[in-house]
Amino acid sequence: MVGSAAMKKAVTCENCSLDNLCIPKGLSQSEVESLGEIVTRNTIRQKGEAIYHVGSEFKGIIALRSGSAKLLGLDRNGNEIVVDFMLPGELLGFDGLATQIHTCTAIALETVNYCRLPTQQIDLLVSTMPSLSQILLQRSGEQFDAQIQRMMLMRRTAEERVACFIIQISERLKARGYAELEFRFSMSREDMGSYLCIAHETVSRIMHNFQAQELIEVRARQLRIINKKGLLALTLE
Amino acid sequence: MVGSAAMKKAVTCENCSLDNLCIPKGLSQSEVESLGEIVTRNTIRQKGEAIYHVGSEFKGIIALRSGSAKLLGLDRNGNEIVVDFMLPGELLGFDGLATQIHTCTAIALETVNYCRLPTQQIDLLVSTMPSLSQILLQRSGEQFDAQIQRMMLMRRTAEERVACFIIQISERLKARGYAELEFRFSMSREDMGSYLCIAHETVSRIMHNFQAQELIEVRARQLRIINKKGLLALTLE
DNA sequence: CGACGCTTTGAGGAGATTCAAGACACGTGG
DNA sequence: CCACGTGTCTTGAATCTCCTCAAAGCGTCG
Repeated sequence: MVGSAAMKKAVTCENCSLDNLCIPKGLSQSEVESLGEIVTRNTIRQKGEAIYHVGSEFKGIIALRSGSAKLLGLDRNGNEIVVDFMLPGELLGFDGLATQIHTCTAIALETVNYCRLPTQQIDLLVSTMPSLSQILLQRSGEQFDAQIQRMMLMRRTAEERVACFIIQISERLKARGYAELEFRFSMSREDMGSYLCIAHETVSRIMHNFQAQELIEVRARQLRIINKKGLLALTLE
Repeated sequence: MVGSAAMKKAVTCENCSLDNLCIPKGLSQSEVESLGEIVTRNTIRQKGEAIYHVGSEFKGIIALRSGSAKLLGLDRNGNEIVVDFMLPGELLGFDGLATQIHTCTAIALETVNYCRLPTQQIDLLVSTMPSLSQILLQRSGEQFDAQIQRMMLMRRTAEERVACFIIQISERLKARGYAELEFRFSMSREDMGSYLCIAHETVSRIMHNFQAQELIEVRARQLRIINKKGLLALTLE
């Protein structure tokens, strides 16, 4: 969604720029070191490629280092639904936690670079590093809260949902040190619509209106928030 | 939602009828024993009373022994939204996991009886009992999956949502050994509507139609599924 | 440069909401 | 035990939001 973390040789958890956002946050120096030895680092996927598939074996929690992805769920009729968008610095893979089989598919929205904390190692590590399990549990809880926030959106009108969505993406990027008012909007209208439970035509119309009202500016895949207050006003009933 | 687990003196995790559904599932004999010594047991709340409030300190994961509850989230305008219904044998409290502060309020829909695994003890136990953290993580993952299923519902028509909802409750009760075709439906139309993102009038109309089509029968708060296949047919596009 | 996919825009219609009013159930107090 | 009041549930009618279908514009990539 937003660019390109610096890629250095032999990046480990100890010198990773995401260390304060990723799993290591809250671990001691020595714990981060042992984490660094275990993590599978710098895997690359191109736009459109899958990071993991629904039905595949869960191999561990993944930390996105750069690039963004969409998480697709499958309903009982076989329709794919966008369940979440993942931004750089965020963790994904929680859909495999319960049964060890992924219930979702993760697709790169642009070139992504990620690390993985392998499952088997999690079990081993947890006994020697109790704080890790605490952190994982905490992160898992964040997922729960995020899903609830998402449910709240469903009570609102299409316009409010789109406004909330833009703000949310902006906030999430800001929390991770990226520009909050101008960023790449990698997903299609279709993806947005699926995520927000809105027809893609409606998304298009609303984005058009927002531009006409000079709340945002869209060029190519770049989005700029011109009037954040105005957008926020739309999210408050 | 469904009645009254037997209440015996000195019920511990070892002889609890829910032991195969609750946290102990997957723990060894001795582990269940030490769990039993730590758990706060048999707390009672009457209908309408809170099990915990939004903003209050997270004190641990709760296992519902009997009775049912609703989980309320608060949107930014202060409106309460039903985020989930909890049935006997299910775990709740995950909304406090991330920040140690509850983001939801849990309200008893009828007299409930529950146990709690205190937080401080979780941290201690996890180091001596690695499988516990695995179980908690797994349960936490289930919550995630459930929320995704919920999102899927939002793509569907109001009628399909109500049909899915009834089936889901039925399945969840069945999984815990209760009757699947006849059970107590403790929540109000308002609650159902809030959960399904539908006006309560619409819920009422749809329930009426389902009765007219002889798919279900509703008397007082008791619900009976007459034609499960018919209901299921509605859930498949 | 042409083809394909994504986006935009319009018109018409269906589903759900809102508002309003009446029916019913439940608990309280006389 | 019944009358009463409150809150929940039902039912109707009008309205509106959003969807569906259709077609044209734009971008992107081989």
